[in-house]
Amino acid sequence: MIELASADLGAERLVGELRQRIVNHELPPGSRLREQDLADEFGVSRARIREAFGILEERGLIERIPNRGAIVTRLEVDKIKELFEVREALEAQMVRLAVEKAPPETWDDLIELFGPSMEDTLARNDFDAYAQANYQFRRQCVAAADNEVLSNLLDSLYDRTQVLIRRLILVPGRMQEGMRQHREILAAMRAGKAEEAERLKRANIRSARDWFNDYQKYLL
Amino acid sequence: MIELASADLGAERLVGELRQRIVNHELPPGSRLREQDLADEFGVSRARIREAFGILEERGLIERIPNRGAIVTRLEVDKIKELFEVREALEAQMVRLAVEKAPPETWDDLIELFGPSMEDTLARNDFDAYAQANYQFRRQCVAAADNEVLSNLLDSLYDRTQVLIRRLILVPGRMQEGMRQHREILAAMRAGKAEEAERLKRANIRSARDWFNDYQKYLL
DNA sequence: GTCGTTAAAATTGTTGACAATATTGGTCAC
DNA sequence: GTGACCAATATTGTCAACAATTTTAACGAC
Repeated sequence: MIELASADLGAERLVGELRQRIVNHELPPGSRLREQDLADEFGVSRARIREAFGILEERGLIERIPNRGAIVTRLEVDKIKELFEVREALEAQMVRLAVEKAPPETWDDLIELFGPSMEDTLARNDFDAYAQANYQFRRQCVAAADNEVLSNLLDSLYDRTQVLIRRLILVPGRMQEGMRQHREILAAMRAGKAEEAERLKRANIRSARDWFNDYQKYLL
Repeated sequence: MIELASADLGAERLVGELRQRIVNHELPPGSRLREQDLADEFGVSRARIREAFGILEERGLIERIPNRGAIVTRLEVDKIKELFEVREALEAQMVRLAVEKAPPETWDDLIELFGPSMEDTLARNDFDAYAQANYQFRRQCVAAADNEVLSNLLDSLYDRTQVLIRRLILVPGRMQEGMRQHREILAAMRAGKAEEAERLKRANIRSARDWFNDYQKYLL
């Protein structure tokens, strides 16, 4: 087994590393996770792997069957639908709180980011730049919403759908629509219209869900 | 140390038992949790207690400081505010989905439960019966919403605020207002008005938050 | 008495070994 | 060949012992 170069893997770092591998599909859904293998690789005992498993299961990233081990959670279509329904509520609330709690000028740099210069990005099919902009939007909203509980829940949801969202960007036209929607949301946010921004964000997630439904067979 | 009578405490059962004690304030916030004590009491090894701790921490019920042990999470006012903000979004979504997914007659028995007969309950200050009705409302909505992810998140939030909600019922007038609000919500639900029901549920949680703010010093 | 120092005790962190269970592979009857 | 049975192997479940760290207690200087 290969030992990791990184020095001290604290208990938390261990969960983080496994989380990242699962989220990136470096460990694809359905992968079997053997305790001893991971223990050897990370140079720790199985007990610590076990504790990490408990946390990962609680987050919904893996599933454990007694006496049969742990596997990376398989995303069923029904579960994805559920995740979208919850995201819809939480991201909308995130936007609402962000508008209510932060001054209007907070959003100027995001408006710039999603402004005319973004057209080039889209024309070049620069998925990375667009994903980055989306991430920036999210990050700034969460910060403004100033709610740790909400932030943690969103992170957890994001972990479980990140790969899907990334693939969804590939669908022709999705990126353009997403950008339009974010421009509208940001305009409402800049104007201090919390309710409208919330409604638009909700519509944005629903739209993503609909696109996912339409292109389901290509995305899973 | 007293050994528990209950026979086989599976790994999951262990988390459940600790969860219940924390939620009921049998283990009040700030309580120190010693691994060996719990291991002795439950008749298991510390390793299993440790794994349970990992899960409980992930749920936000306890906090662990490296080399210093675990304590039951103290609810700060700020954190309570955050929990209300998230509950607002999730319970509203719960109601919306419930209305969208279940037929209108689903709510008839709840309407009966919150109907005229409830007046006696209130007059008698029968907190237990009212809390039970609230629980029933929640349970039926979650079932109708048919979303496991949402259900789990709500359970988690509920665990962290259950004691506060129970105390809030004690505040004179709160029970009456809560009942009125639930009647309105149920009327909207029966009429299939998902959006209105969602809005009313949101107002209901906000109202609870406001009452909490007003009577904060008596409730904490 | 108070503060700082130091040793003892208590508590958490980590590990390797053993037990229980499930999986794998082979053998045999048909 | 196919299926049932059984041993061998691999994997998870559990534990008790040891190491590291923190807390407690005792002691002495001022």
